[in-house]
Amino acid sequence: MTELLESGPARGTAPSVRWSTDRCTIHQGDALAVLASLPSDSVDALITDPPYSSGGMVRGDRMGSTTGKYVTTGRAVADVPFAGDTRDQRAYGYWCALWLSEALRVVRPSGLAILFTDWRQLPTTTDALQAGGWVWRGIVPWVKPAGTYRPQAGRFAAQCEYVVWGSRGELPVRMGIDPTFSGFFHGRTPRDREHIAQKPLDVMLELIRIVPPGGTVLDLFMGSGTTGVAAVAEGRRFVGVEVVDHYAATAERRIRAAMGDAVPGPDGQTALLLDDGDPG
Amino acid sequence: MTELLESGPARGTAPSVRWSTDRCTIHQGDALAVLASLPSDSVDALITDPPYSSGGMVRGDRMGSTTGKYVTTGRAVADVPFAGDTRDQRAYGYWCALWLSEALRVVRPSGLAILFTDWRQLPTTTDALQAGGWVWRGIVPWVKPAGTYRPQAGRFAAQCEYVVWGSRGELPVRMGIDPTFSGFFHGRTPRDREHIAQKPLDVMLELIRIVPPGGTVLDLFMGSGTTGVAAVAEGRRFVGVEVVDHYAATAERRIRAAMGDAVPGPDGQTALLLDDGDPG
DNA sequence: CCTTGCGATGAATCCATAT
DNA sequence: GATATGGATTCATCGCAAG
Repeated sequence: MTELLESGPARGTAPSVRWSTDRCTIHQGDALAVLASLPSDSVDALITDPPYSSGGMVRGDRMGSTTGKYVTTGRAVADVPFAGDTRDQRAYGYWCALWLSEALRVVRPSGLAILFTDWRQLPTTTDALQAGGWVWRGIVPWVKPAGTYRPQAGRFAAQCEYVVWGSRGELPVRMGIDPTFSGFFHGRTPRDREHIAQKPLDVMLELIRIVPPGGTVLDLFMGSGTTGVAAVAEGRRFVGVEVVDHYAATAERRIRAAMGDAVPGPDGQTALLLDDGDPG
Repeated sequence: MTELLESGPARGTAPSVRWSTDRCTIHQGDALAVLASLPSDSVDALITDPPYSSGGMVRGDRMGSTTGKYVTTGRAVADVPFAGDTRDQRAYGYWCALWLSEALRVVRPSGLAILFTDWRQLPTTTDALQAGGWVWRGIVPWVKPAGTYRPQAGRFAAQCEYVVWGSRGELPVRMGIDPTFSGFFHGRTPRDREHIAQKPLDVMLELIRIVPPGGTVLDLFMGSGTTGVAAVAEGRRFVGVEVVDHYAATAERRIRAAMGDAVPGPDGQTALLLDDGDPG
């Protein structure tokens, strides 16, 4: 499992490492491949927002562009009858179970898995979590304010997304949950977002505080890197994975900025700084 | 399917009918048996709160009377246990699919199914809904105020229950949802409740308004009958089913009161009025 | 009438012990 | 060792009594 670590570049760095400091490591690559290179019991919590549909509910959707695919997800998914999408739903669940199973090894005993999902994928996500060996412990809704979701006339709007959480085995210790936690998350989807699924920083900050200070957070699907921004802002270590070069660069820039060592100036200058990792 | 109707008492009443007016019919009996006696396409929406069969990781935790299972402190909320709460997860899903499948026939095309569930049974409920032939269309959380659930130190509390909804086939028409609907329900569990799972009237009223005025609502697990109270209060017709005699009587009394024809006086007098139905 | 204090409550969950 | 059982635990809030 740790073979890649030993065969990597100098300093024991896996070949997927794009940027690394003592507080933050960013990998660019496939989640499953990078997971295989991570040592066991090295992380306190997996906090991640996997692609909800992993490419749409039907084969045709998967062939479209990413932009179009996700922009239309809300309505398109809701109109697909169950019978027709069984195969793809099963494939999504299988894929989730794969990386969840491997993440179970990387997270320490009693560590946490915290996953974002939408209503349509919620049952598949809880199944996959348990198939991956985790103990499913609950659901926390995330309520989006009006204007940040697509209302449907005369229907219940899909105004909520959901946080599914579980633990690696028993959970004898207290998590760092604020006693005044309201029971569900409120957060406005960022207006100037750099990723279609970018999460509100407020919500991520609340989640990050569950991990003990100085602990390590893993995000397998960074996107624009909000999880990492919240982690370093709250004094937690962060390990992030992103397969798309553009988003890996975006996440690195935003996390560097959060750590206070971003290079001021236009994007071009910042980009230079980002090129110390191998996108392969 | 409609054999029972024809073989019943005079006026074409099924033998399970306990009380009937033009606005409300209450059946006492098993949900599946009563469903078989109901005509096809006769109802606009199934709105019901089935026994959750939750409350334990192992099978034994679910067995035994519901009185002991759910009431662990102080006086019992209700000394009468309710039925159907002792299934393991597979059996629960199978059983739900059975009555959901039969209810699909009774509800008219484009009619709705609206089901309460808790976090643990949510995935099983959405599976059963679809297995029963319904198109699953969404989840609406019901957020309970602090003090009405059991918090756990340092953890996310199970502060929400969930409403799962779907339709019989396509849903071309608008449902009667208030455009200002907030996307999730807020409601305090009643303090002086007559059933351990009694729902807030406010929440039921919001749900009932989805059905067109004058339409018919079906509840297969009435309990204390809040669904019926809300239905008649909002000018909808109601068909209710409850297997436990005590709760059937409670529901009838509360719905009669909501219809404004309750007999004033002590419980003994009211009870006399209720005996015009055959508990068998 | 307002404040303080005390006891009761919750569709529960955990863990040590027994089988 | 796995499963079943029983008792302890959880805390913000509410109702009600007392001050």
